[in-house]
Amino acid sequence: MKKKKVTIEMIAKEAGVSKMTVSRAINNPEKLKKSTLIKILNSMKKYEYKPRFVARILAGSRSNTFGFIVKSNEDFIIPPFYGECVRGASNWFKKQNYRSMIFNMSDEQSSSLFLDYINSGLIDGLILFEGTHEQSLLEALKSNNIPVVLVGEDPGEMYDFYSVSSDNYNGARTAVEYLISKGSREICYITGTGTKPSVADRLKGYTDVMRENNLNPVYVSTENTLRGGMKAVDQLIEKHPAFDALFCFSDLIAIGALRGLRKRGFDIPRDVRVVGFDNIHISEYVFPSLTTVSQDMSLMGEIAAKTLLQVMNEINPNPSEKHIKLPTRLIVRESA
Amino acid sequence: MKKKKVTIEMIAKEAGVSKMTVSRAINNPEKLKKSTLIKILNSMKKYEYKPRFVARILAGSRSNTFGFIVKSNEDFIIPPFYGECVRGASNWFKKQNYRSMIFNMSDEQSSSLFLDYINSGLIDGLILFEGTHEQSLLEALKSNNIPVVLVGEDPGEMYDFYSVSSDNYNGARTAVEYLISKGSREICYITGTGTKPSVADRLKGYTDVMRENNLNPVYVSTENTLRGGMKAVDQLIEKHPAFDALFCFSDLIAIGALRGLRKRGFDIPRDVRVVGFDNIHISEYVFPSLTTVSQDMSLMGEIAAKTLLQVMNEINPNPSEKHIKLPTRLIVRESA
DNA sequence: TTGTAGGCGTTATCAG
DNA sequence: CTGATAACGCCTACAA
Repeated sequence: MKKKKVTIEMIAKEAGVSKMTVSRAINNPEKLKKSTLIKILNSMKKYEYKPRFVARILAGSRSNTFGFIVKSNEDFIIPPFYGECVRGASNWFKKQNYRSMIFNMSDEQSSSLFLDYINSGLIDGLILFEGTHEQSLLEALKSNNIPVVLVGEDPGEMYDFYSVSSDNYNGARTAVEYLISKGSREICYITGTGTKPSVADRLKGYTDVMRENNLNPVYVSTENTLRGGMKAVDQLIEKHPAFDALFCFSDLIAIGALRGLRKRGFDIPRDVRVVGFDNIHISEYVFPSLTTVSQDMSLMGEIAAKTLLQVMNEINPNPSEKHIKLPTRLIVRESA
Repeated sequence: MKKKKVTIEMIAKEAGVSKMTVSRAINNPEKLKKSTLIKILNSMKKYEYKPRFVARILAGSRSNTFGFIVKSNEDFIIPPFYGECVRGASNWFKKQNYRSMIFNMSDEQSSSLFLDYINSGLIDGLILFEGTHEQSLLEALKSNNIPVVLVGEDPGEMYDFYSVSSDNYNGARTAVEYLISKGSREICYITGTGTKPSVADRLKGYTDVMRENNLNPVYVSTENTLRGGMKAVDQLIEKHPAFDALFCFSDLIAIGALRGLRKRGFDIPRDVRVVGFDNIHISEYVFPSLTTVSQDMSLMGEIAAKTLLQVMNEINPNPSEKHIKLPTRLIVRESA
């Protein structure tokens, strides 16, 4: 019952040529006489021939496929921040006729999958998003000579990889300065977890501005999820109940915080102003719509994609562009 | 500079055995003498040997990998509805030591990728989510004998595939009945687009209940996105400005509608009650939090995964279970 | 312009 | 319990 797989050999026979000629018809059609090409094309159509991807890869072809490595959280399989980067990058890849796919490395199984893929040549290069820059992984990739570009974190001199990220320090400064300009004084910060540069930079932006204005920085840290934001409000109320503004490490946290504040009867922005970070798509739809520091995630993705192609082709651009930093922009909406 | 790839042959040589024996050490270790096994394991470790996935596949092994086919929308690469199904399914797969990956079929390139993968044996079976059940795809899969399970839509007798979906008709009924019980009379419906059973069923649930209560059904249709919901409110205000409640095809639409209503100064639920469908994670966090018809997406995913394994192993369960329908549950929150 | 031989890295089959 | 040989389906290199 099962249709037997059509192979290049069958096409060759049917068209009265050798396998090699069929292979050429696929990969270098311009090298064939028109008449032979047409014959072959016809048999291919007739038998609905599809080359087997794995065979080509095993024989040494490039896959022309790139991978995005992301990490799920409890809210989303692909958190919106990643999603918008992925969109930017994959649009660019599409234009160049490359394909791309998303790998999740939240657990063992998924990681083993993409390691297998890389090891097999199924993937030509990787874009690693913020949160997936684990040392062991980076080293493995480096030692296997896999082209990689990092997005969302600037690893500085720590690792020898190209990166694209936002100016987290100044982004945070802008947010806090804005809050101060609106009259807030008791501005607390909900920071993220871990030791990533983005976390450190935004925190520093916040504390610097506070100190420069003789204000007392107060912050709590929480995981980067809706629930994290909600819980952080509880912590904050223990720690410093008098706050009149909240700056949050991410929009996800900010949206969670909105909910936490609402539960306790705060009116936003009247009682508490709230500012997020990222400008994910849904932030425009929540109520009150979120004032936030916008990262141009789509552009980050696109630049990452371009850079990855360069790395792959060993066109290493000048080292000053090794760590690209994009400016951020404050988007003022209803929440502050 | 580049490390040469370690192959099974090198391990064989190093351990003083044949390739076949090494292969056995990987796939059927119990068939080897302990001492040989240990020797082999040691060389594998020493050289950090990783079998090449593509070679195994080409030689005829199963990939033990399943694919999820989803469709992005403008808000999310993987809309929350899918995400929660994927989570349920992949958790189940993990437990059985299968791996899984997500394919996006929003465009040509991405589709070509997963077709290549299937064609090559890189993927053993597929879970197709609502929105990806295109006739041409389904036929291609059927004729290539790929194990498939459909999620989110019940294709009935139209296609010979197993499916798992929710009881959309009764879900919609529950929502509308609830609104009526709360005193709403001018209940409008924002439906989805296309001719999918889920769209038809929910619409029928709505109109049936309205008619049974001598109420006049009024609806507009829109795409399943935040913006879609927002725009639908505009349409509705043209068409039937007197509404006092809104039932929405999805939570995404409902969240968009909340924003649209807010813009025009409606207070929810005082002026307009709003009910969504799906119970995606974020619905609990928006304001007002969304009253919604919950689909157990995680369970749908899990059942789909189990079913897929059965289909693959040709344990076709009794035909009465060919189209599983899960009950829905009304979750009452602030918006209605 | 086209064909031949050989290899990519693994597993199946059948001996031993 | 282990090994030799032949696939798997395509591509590279070299010939013709």
